[in-house]
Amino acid sequence: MKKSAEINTTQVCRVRMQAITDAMSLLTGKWKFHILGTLIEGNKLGFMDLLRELDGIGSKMLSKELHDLEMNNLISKTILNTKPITVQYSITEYGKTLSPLIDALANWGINYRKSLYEKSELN
Amino acid sequence: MKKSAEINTTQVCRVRMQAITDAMSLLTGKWKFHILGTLIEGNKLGFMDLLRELDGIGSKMLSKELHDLEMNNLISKTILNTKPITVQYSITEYGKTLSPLIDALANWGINYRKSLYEKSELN
DNA sequence: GGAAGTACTTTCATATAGGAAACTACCGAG
DNA sequence: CTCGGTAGTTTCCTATATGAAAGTACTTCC
Repeated sequence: MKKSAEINTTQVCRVRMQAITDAMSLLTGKWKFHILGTLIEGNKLGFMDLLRELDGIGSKMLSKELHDLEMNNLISKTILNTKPITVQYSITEYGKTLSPLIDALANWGINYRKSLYEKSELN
Repeated sequence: MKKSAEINTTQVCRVRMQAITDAMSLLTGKWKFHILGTLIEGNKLGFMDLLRELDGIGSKMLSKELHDLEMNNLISKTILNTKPITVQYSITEYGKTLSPLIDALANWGINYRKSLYEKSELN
């Protein structure tokens, strides 16, 4: 006789759903995790560094994603008045709180690929 | 003098990058985490149940996403020959391995919202 | 036999994401 | 004064994602 939602109407679940939506709104797109991961590994990188590290990204995408991440306080940008002006992007303390999540995602992906490989070995 | 990538050329980083790409290819979209999360909470749900639980989703999207998730062995579908034919979707054992990731995402989202709230309280 | 329920699919339309290529602007080396 | 490097922006285009609404097919309840 259930004609309406039963599970996700509990307060706990609604909060969780909202939280997932929130988190995803900051992290969607093809490149955000890659950018964050790269900045966690290599502290302080310039625009051109990132362009080289992130295989396949274009300058427009990179520029846009860096803005988004900066707006959300996940990365920070420092402009240095060096001879040819340079810029340093780095992860913020708050951005570092994503480390476990990125690790979890990467590890899951590694195991996923492993499981596909094992499946194909059965032939 | 670095004119080429330095960080992501290490084997470890390339594997990580690939892993993130792999994982995301299965999990992108507005609804996949919500569907998986709902199926983890409420074991065995019908199509209409999910349509009610997932506030805002349309039947086309739900149908497509369920197919995708089933193709990737993250959920399973059982057709019951009940009076009006019913269907049961449930999470697979493999799908359950995403639980920690979904929890991490949800918890990060909860803290994110909390941090926004704290910021706005400073006014 | 009409309403309502299960489980989708189809059609049409729009929004957003993503990419290639060219362009700007500034600087130093040779 | 041209080449190459830094750090982007702009334009144009295509692909994918998402959504609303209606349709299909089958069944049971009243």
